[in-house]
Amino acid sequence: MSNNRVLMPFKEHGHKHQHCLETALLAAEKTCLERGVRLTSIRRRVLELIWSSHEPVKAYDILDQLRNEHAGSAPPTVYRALDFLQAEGLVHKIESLNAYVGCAEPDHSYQTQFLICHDCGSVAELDNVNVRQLLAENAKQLGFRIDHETIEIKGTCSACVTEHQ
Amino acid sequence: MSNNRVLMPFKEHGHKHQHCLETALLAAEKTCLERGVRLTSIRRRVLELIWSSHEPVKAYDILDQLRNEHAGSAPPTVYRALDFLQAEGLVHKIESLNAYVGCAEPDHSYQTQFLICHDCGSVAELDNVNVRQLLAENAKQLGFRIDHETIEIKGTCSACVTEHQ
DNA sequence: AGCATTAATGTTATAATATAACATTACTTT
DNA sequence: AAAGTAATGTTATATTATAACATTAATGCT
Repeated sequence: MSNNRVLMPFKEHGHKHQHCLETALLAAEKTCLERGVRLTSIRRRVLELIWSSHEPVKAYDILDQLRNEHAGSAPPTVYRALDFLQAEGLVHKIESLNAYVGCAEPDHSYQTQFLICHDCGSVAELDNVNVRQLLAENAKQLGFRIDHETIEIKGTCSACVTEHQ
Repeated sequence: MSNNRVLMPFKEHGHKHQHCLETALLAAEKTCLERGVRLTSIRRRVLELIWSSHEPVKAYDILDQLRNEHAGSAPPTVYRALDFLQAEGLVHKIESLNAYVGCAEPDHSYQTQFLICHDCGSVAELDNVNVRQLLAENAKQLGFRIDHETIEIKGTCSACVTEHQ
C-alpha cells in the first residue's frame, strides 16, 4: 500500500540527468502540440535551463544564461516564459524559495507536495492522495472552496541525512 | 470528532477585532516575559500593525505606517522586527503572498496550515493533526527529516462563497 | 498571395521585496 | 562607571517582479 506517489524523486545517486532532461523536453513538446500552444524557442530554452538539475532555479539565474546567448534578453523575457510554463503545468514555482522546478507530469491534474532538501538543494514532487483528501474534507467542513495548494516541506533528504552521520 | 483544530478562525461576521488585537498583544507580552526576550516598542508596534486585521500585512505597508510615526524608520527596522516576531512564533510569513499574519498561539509547537481567501483576503490558521501525521509518515518512508512545513491553501472562504451566489 | 488579427518578443523603466555593512544608542552585568 | 551585548539608525544595494508601449512573428481569412 501507498497512497503516496512520487512524481519526481530526489536525484538518485549516479542517475543520468541527461535522461531526465530529454524526457521532460519531449513530454513538453508533446503536451504543447496536443494543446495547440506554442513551445517557442525561448520557452523551450527556459524549460531546459530549469531542468538542468533537480534543484529549483532562480529567474535571474535563467536570465544570466539567456543573456549569454541572446543580447535582447531582459526580465520580462524570463518571466513571460515562466508564466507560460507554469500555466501549462510544465514548471512549478517553489514559493518559499522564489525559484522554479520542472514538472515531470504536466498532465497531472491534482495538486502536489514538494519535499525540499536544504542541504543538497534538491526537490522531490509527490502526490499523496491522503493529504489531498484530508485537506479537501477539512476545507469542506469549513465551507472553504479550495483553488490552489502550496505545500512545501523543508528538511534533509535521506542521502544527506546519511552523509552527516 | 475532529483532529482539526482552528488556531485562528476566519474573521467572523461582526466580530470585535479590537478584542483579537488586545488578546494577541497581551499573549505576546506574557510570552516574551516568560522567555526573557524583549518586546521592544518597535517590535510591539509592528506586531500591533500586523494584528490590525486578519489579513496578511506586507512589510512595506508596515514601513509606511512606521514612517508616519518615526522618521528613522527604514526597511531594516521592519525586517528586524519581523525576524524577531517570527523567531518567537508571534507572526508567520505567508510565503505565497510575501506577507505576514499574527499567530494567536505563540507556544503552539507544531506546524500549522493556512487557509487564505483570495476574495476577502483573510486567513485562518489550522492545526490538522492528521495532515501533520500523514506528512510525517510520508517523510519517514522516504528517509526525509522534516524541519519546516509551508502549507498555504488558497480559495474562497464560506462567507465569500455565500456572498457570490 | 495579401491583409487583418492575434500572439510573442523587444525595450525601457520602475515597483516591490529583502539584505549587507557599519555606526550609534540603549540596555545589562559586573 | 566600565565593559559587553543587544537593539536601532543609516546608507547603500541586492533580489524578485511587473508596467507600458514598440516591434516582430505567426495565424487565419478571403
